[in-house]
Amino acid sequence: MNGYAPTWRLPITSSDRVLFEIQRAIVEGEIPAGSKISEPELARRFSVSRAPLREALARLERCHLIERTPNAGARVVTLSHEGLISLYQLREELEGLACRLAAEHMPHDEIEEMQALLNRHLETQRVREGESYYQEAGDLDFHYRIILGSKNPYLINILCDELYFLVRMYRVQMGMNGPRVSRAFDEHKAILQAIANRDGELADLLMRRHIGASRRNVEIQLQNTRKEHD
Amino acid sequence: MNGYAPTWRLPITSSDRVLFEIQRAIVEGEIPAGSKISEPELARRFSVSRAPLREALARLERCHLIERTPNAGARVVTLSHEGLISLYQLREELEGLACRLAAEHMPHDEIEEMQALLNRHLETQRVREGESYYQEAGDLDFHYRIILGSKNPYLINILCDELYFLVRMYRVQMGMNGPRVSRAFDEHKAILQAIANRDGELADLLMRRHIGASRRNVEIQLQNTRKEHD
DNA sequence: GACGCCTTGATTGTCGACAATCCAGCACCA
DNA sequence: TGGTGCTGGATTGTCGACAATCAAGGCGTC
Repeated sequence: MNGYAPTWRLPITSSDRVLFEIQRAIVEGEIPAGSKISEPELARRFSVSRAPLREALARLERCHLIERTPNAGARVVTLSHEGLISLYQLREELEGLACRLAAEHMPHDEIEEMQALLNRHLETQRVREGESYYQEAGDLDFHYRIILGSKNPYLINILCDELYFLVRMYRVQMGMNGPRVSRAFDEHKAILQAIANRDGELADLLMRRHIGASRRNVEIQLQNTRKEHD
Repeated sequence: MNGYAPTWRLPITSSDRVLFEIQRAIVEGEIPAGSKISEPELARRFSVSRAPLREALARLERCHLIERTPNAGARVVTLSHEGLISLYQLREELEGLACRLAAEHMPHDEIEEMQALLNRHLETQRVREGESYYQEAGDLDFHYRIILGSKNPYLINILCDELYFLVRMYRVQMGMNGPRVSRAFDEHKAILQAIANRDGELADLLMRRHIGASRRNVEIQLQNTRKEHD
């Protein structure tokens, strides 16, 4: 299970299974960024034929985890500073929109469920301070639910199915946990409150700030590492 | 040829060829919206095996022209009012961002080329008044170039590769030419001028207005047809 | 010694056939 | 008569093998 696919189709085929495995392997760096993908090798590794494997590769390309060129094969994407910034730019815009739409369309019970969820996150976060994995899971879950609350199928597809694996990959492999752990919860709470008040404009603004803060945080982090390398 | 793929990979395989043909057929309604896709039938029709056909289907799903469910096959998407509105919401946001980025990153020569292009469009539009196909082509071309000018690869991919076939499908099959033909050129000119002045904020605003006007135009058009049906 | 061509090996793209699954229609039963 | 389970046909998912294409290394030539 990838753990975050919002609404996954059933039943699950071999191609799905292989897709999940490779997604996880790439996101966690088990298959290194930039490395070449060998179809026969992966087919053997997962004990399937090349047909379902290629189906899985097609979907990996869709979520930007690999890049394919005809007759030349596939490579795992190489992470770059520019790529990360481009990703953040998109997320600011799209998740801002998601907030505005969620304020309009998200049903009451989903909002209440999120508030309960946020309280639970706050507790567990106080207990196990710094356990970044759970913190990351909670953060992604929060963003996921808002996106789903927008009820815009194209927006949901782009963010949850196509972009978020890349987001996770950058987080894991570039070690993004930073000093924003505690502030994020307050920001989440404010965003959710705006949605509960059906104030789409404010929710939009707060989400853009929330992601924008992450982006600027990342930018200075990248500048520092760049200076270290000089 | 789809005619608008921004940067198409070479060489072209059978799967690419089939993809182009089916894309065109679906966009132009030759394969009706909502109809079921038969893999053996299409394979015969295009004289290829099912392997490249399925590859093409996977990519058709990626640009939202078909929907697949495991073990049940694929259907051409059904157009709906809600879907069209969702699409416009996304475009407002994404193309607004594209404008802001284009104002920052688009090189001078590309801007000059667009200005020349716009003048040419204005002339041909005056000559052959109402030839909606060329007008549509010109409009799409304008939007394409701005998107490419943003230099954000994810944004480019989403808009040019995944969303614009749907936009074209809605335009063709719902007959969107409306009374906005002449105003669109002035709006295009203003947007381009803002980009040339490196005023990203203004370009963003103008583009949102430009697409928002289309959306509202479509909304009242849809309300009218809905009333007629009552 | 450097450049270009050809051969060779491996990889990808495509094919036809088989296995697993689903859907429509019918018989059967309460 | 309405609902339920089964069966046959068709469709999809998967497989192994072949053909087309590309990349690397050796050879010959300038």
